Amino acid sequence: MSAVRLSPTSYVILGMIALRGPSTPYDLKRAVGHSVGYFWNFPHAQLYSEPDRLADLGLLALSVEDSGRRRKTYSLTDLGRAALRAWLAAPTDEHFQMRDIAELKLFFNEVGDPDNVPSLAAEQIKQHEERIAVYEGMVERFGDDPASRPRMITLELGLEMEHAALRFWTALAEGDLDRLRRARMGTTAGTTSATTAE
Amino acid sequence: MSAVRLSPTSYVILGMIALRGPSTPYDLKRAVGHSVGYFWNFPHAQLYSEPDRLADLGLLALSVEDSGRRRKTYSLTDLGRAALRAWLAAPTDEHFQMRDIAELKLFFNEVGDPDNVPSLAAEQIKQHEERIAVYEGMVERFGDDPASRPRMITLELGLEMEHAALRFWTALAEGDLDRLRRARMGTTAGTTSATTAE
DNA sequence: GGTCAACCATCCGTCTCGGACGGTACTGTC
DNA sequence: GACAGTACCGTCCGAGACGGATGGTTGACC
Repeated sequence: MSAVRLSPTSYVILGMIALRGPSTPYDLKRAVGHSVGYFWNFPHAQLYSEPDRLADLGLLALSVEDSGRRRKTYSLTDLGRAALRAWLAAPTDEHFQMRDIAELKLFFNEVGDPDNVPSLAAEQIKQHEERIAVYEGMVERFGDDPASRPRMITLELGLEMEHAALRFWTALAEGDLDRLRRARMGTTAGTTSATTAE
Repeated sequence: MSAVRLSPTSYVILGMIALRGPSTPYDLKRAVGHSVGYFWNFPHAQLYSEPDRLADLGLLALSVEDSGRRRKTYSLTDLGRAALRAWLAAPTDEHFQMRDIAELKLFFNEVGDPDNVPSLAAEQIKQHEERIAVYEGMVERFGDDPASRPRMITLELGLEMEHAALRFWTALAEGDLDRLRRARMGTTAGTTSATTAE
């Protein structure tokens, strides 16, 4: 039974149920939407099929409502919790994956009109500012709540990434990419070289 | 025929052929591997099927070798170039997508052993340092070549992102996440608040 | 001319994707 | 308490992505 390979999406489901307690697919959908969905997106349809698979594997327990809508509620079994904890403890030698259409367009724009770049940059600046506002909003609303404190940590990573992207597109729009490079030298030189030197 | 929706992967192929000239799937595979593959990954098998589809649409022209291996070489048609340029000029309101297993594990580690975090951080620091080295290597080798200069621009975005992630995981390992926040205030405060204020 | 490693191409079963569609419950109106 | 309207919720499905396994081709070296 543990020979079955679970996908990251499986663990998102296990993890979400572990954090929230027993949940319906729709509960998960909403919870994912404003948390983990920001760094692991997947179609909501999977939240309706995947839990059944996990239930078949004994990682989740299923209870169905008697009433009309016959909602399915899934809860974590001991086996499920163990599987989740094993995954959390396992090494992760993977680098994150990016899928960035804007970057793609920038890369290929040699072939296109140079005028495309400023508008591309403007759009991206807007995107990243909006996202930063969303993240900052979360920090403001939940930052003080001790219960959700641990979940705020990944927000910091998100914010770092957003600011990095924002800096890039802003510098590009202002035609001053060299500034970026100089700034990086100043900021992380110590950290990087110290650890790289090993 | 232009009613057909092309995927980003289709445009990667069109774009690569536009930059390199006529190419075989294997050419593309290698070219993608050390460039665009870093921010748009996809299985190599698609480089053998997708060009045929694009050829059917009239966006690529196909010529087959007579010799034994019967290599297929694809080149861009006028229609293909027009499609590519149209895509490059079209607005992009999309935000990049991330898929970060490490971040996932960090998010759910409330459920796991706190000891997982330091090793997770150590692994990620290694990943990002390696990737930075790869990128810096590219800059050193091709940075001076005027022909590849335009393609170096996206490297700067990659480096910004890598350093952002590296800063985060380093701060996490050192238990000093607050430093990040303070540093962000100092660096981008002007840019962000000015534009967010609207 | 034989062997080997590197190079190159294809196939295929499984899973993902995301959008369209359709059913269910609640709310307000008369 | 019938009805319409509006969220809320779940499922389906075709197209495409995925990635690993497999097998053929080529040139180099013995």
